[in-house]
Amino acid sequence: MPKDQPARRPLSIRFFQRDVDVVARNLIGTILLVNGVGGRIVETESYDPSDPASHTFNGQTPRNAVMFGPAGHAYIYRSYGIHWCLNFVCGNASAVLIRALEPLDGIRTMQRRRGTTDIRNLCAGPGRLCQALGLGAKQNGASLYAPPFALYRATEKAALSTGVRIGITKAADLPRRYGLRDSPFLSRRFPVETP
DNA sequence: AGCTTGATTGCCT
DNA sequence: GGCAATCAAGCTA
Repeated sequence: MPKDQPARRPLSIRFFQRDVDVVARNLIGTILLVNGVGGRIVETESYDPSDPASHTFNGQTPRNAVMFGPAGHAYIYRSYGIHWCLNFVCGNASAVLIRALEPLDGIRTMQRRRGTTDIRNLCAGPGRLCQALGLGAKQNGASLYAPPFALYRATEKAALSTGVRIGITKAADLPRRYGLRDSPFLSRRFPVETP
């Protein structure tokens, strides 16, 4: 890490024990590393059991059991039989989907895992992000406060964009997607917001 | 046991 | 913009 970067301070142990939308917004700008590889979170989505799009909407099953567990753990599931998606559990069967990172640390490793040198495409999307960070079924249920995970506070106040979530068909109109405004590392751009 | 669907991505026209 | 890849969860029976 370059010398002129601010010191990295771990997230509070209670960071995830709040309303899931508050967590999703406050995660923007924080730094996520897995075995020292990762970067700044620039895009998230929130899900809770009152939401038809949430995995927990229809009650507990073996797949979603972690999401019913304590806050501060990783819920990782397979998507479309091919990809993995990473969520941070926030308690009460709610969780935040991590959709995109701005790559900072271990860029060579992420380029090798992804098979591309394009920095913008290393972690732009939940499936790409998991591939770049080496995440899969092994880390499902793991604590976010122990290796291989490391999470650090945002170093400055993030300017947020809000919009509808991506790739869902149920409750597709809910504005539960959050992003770092104008970041080049989003999975998709947010529509221009009219004040 | 069989059928449908999906919090995606990459390649095609 | 369209669509195939690829597979397990969850449902119906």
